[in-house]
Amino acid sequence: MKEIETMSKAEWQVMRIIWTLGQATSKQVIEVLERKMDWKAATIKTLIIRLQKKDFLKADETSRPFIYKPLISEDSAISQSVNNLFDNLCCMKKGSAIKELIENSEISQSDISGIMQVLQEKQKTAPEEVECNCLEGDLV
Amino acid sequence: MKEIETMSKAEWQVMRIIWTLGQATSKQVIEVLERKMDWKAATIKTLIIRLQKKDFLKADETSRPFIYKPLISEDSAISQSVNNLFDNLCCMKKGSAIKELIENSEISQSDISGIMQVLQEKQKTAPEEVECNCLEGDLV
DNA sequence: ATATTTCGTTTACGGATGTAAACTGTATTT
DNA sequence: AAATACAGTTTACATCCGTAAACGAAATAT
Repeated sequence: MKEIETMSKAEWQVMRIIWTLGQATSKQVIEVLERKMDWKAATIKTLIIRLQKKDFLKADETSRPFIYKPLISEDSAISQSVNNLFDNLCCMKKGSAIKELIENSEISQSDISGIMQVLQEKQKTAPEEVECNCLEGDLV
Repeated sequence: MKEIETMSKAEWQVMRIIWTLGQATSKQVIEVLERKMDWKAATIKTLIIRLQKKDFLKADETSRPFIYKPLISEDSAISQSVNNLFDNLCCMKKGSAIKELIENSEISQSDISGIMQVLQEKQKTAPEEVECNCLEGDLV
């Protein structure tokens, strides 16, 4: 029954700063997001506190101001998050959803190559058709 | 300021039934989801009502029981939803997120071909590197 | 040492979400 | 027609989320 703790849209913004910087003080996060998102400092503070409660962030309190560090890697967070979304989708539709994403995302040459590799692997064993499971059990 | 109305995880399940069947009575939706998700009938009724309020569903009330029909196509819903999630991600990470999705999803031969096409197109103009925008304005 | 600034914590509040019981109006059975 | 079953609507409630002000403790400046 216990669901995995998830990151809200606003919390994502905070984590992105901290992942990108490796670690950060609240001041640093606030400076970026006040400008980028037009949020009030108080809002950003709330988000930092919630992220700590959710165990996505930890404050190093040995000196002041505290230094906030991620407890989860950006890659795992992304992984959890996209897989979680894809769980919502009809199996039959995942392929076109991926296509859509590729069309709408700017991706680098090396990412393209990497993806093509995976696709070539997949191709060896991929089924002709994927069955819809919308009316059946999800977790089978 | 006004955000687009979004579908919650639970609401997705309801929509999937109705998309798959084309249209459905509440009884049909309830039968599937009671089994599939182990939800109470009352819960599913609530979701149907909320989906109507959000204009994702419309009841044809000319006869009883009502027949519920989607007001949004599955494809647009998916499109909105995946793009919305990807907006959260660092630009640099989108490529590997897509790779991850492909690895974890069962996709058909024809989807694979379709995706490869898009990739080949992309390859022609894709940059060597994508810049991280996590510390910059999002909507530039 | 005191005043001021900075930064972390508490409290707030309306709307969304998961979850569901209770209520009510309509249809079907007896 | 009355009783029962079914389906649609209202109400409920705890938690999460976006958004932020207020408060209190620590550090810095005077």
